[in-house]
Amino acid sequence: MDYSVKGRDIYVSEPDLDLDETLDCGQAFRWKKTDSNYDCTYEGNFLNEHLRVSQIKKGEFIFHDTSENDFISKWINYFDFETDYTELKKLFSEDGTLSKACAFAGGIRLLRQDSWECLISFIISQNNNIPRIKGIIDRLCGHYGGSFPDVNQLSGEDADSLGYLRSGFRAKYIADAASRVSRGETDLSAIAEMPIDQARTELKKILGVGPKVAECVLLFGMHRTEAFPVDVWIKRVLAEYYPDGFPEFARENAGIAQQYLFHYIRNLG
DNA sequence: CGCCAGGACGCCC
DNA sequence: GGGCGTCATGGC
Repeated sequence: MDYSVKGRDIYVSEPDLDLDETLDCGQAFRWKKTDSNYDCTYEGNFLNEHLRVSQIKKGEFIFHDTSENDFISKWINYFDFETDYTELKKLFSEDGTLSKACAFAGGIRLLRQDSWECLISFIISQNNNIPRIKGIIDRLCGHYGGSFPDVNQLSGEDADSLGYLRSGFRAKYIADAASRVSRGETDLSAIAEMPIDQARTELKKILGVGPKVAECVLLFGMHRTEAFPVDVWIKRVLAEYYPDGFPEFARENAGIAQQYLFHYIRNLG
């Protein structure tokens, strides 16, 4: 990644980033594609920080109205710019299927998201489709002036008071997660540092958090790249291409490999 | 209309 | 411990 400051904007060059592939691939639900004079433009937030970012052409971007200080302290981290995805994809290309998946959507990066937002978002995601997940999260943020509610804002809610979300049976799960985190019974920053099996066990104590959601929180919200969420799509990949198991060489970055595979299988026919 | 969705729970055996 | 019905809601 290379960048330069031009006026109020940061111009970024990064061959291993595509905004559509990264911001609209089902790892984050709050980025909105807006009208643009460029290839595409997205607006979104990380914690309380707002960003408008455009893709000028392949591998070239503008981070609008962004100070160099904010770019360094926030967005380099969020977009995982310090990780070399060219190297990762080189590693993955040992495997035929992964090689095709990386060639199909090589601009996916694993965003370093907030663990709390990920926990609630992926609780909402269960047995749900992406457009409706986005709708529920929109209503949740809309209820709090457009920003994602923090733990204290949700800790007093129950399934009834969350009815405006129209999230169905998931409302009681959201309430339980908020209650546990606010009471300190679930300590997300501690879980992020635990051995992964212990972290899984802790997350699954939350009502409505099973293997898949726990894995998503670990991968997307805690950047545990060895976490490997298995949903209906990845089940198809495993059954069709990896009947004898996922290749060992990719184990410590299995979650990133999973992102390429997820996008690949979903857009195949 | 019916099928499905980035699943988990509760109950049964 | 594995199998199966159920759970809200709405996209397609």
